[in-house]
Amino acid sequence: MKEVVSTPSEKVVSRLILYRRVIADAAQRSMGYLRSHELGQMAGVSAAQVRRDLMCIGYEGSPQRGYNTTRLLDSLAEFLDLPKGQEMALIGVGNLGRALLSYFYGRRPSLSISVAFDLDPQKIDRVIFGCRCYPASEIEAIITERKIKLAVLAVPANVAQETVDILAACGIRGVLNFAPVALQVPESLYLDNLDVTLSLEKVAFFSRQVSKGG
Amino acid sequence: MKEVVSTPSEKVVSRLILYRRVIADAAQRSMGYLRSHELGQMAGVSAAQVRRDLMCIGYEGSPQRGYNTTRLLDSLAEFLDLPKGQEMALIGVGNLGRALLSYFYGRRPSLSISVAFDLDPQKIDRVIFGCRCYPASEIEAIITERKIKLAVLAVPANVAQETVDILAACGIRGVLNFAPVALQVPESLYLDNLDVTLSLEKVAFFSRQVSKGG
DNA sequence: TGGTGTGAATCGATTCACAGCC
DNA sequence: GGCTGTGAATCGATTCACACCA
Repeated sequence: MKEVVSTPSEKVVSRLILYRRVIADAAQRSMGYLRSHELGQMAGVSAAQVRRDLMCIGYEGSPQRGYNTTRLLDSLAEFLDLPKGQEMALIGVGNLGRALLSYFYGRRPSLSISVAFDLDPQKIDRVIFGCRCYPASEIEAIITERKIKLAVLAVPANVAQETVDILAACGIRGVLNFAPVALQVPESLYLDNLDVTLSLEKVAFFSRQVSKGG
Repeated sequence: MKEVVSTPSEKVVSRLILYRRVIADAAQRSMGYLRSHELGQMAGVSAAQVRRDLMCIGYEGSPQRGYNTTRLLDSLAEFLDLPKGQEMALIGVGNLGRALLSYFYGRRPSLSISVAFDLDPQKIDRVIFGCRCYPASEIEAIITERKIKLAVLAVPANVAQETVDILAACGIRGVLNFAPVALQVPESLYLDNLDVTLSLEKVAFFSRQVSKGG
């Protein structure tokens, strides 16, 4: 076991999360050990990439047998997760917001949406997929009081910037944004964008290229 | 105007799509010209990056004034879009599928979901957000007949692989996948993944790092 | 022999820096 | 002077190739 030095890149972390998933899958099918090339196959990356990535978390496999699935899962969890799990806030309970609530309802208590906010008075105080909905005016009070550090932003594009400003002001450290806009955020806030329209346009573009390339 | 040589990378295309959006925004506020550094500011990238990216589409700005917004928009559309627009199929009309339908309902006719499929008999033949829902058993017949080339995959993870196999078999060229699994697809199919859980875990991870780095 | 860990090499993406232009 | 377009340099990510181990 080596010492871990610096924070790995976003790409490495994304792949580590992916490895964890496919390893958990394999472990459930009672595969005790996995080779780098098997893991790579399942995750869609090269074997060398897998080995290089796993260096980052300081877990060493054994030559010949590969990686012990359960112990590697432990190492990944230790590296990726906070021991206690984390609460998240959902901002915007439209169609997308509801889909997200339903998606997270029940599963993965380590990362759960525990409070939602919306402007629509019809939604206030309702419990949707196990999550209570509060008025947007209480974002600051509730997030500050419950010390929530993560937020999912599912509001219309035209209010996304002002909303993320509020979130930054009340101590949110990470935001997953679904609004199709380039948000400006302070250094102290990690932002990731899931831009459905952009991805679709990208798919449309490249789907025309693959046919040419052969 | 230079000749465009080879297909740019995914990153470049993603940014071009993003530029188009912010330029369209600026054009509506009647800004006739944009400098590379203004465009970069709005899109969250460097000015050099903007200039380098725009080289790919062979549009030349004028020194001193920058880029003409309406003409640049035309060039971007010519490069990114198919002249006629493209139909898409949605596979899986659960909460997420419905959210996607509502999101695309009405807007952007150039890229529209024109047909949906689901297993649930309750949904069959209903029209949801302007889109008719057909039984999954008719995927092949309808997609082949209507010559649809793009699909959005919003089915549960455990049936995603078999579904994408069907799509590949009936001539789909591009798939946007929301299921949290690493799908295996043939070379002839361009796949992009929008993995909400993965992104959230990434945000959770890096939101803890920003605080350390300062 | 067939695996891992890893330095070195390669490949790609970004930035620098400056020529050319208005 | 301040802009664009772009070769050169830098930076980062991936792959290669091989030492080392069971």
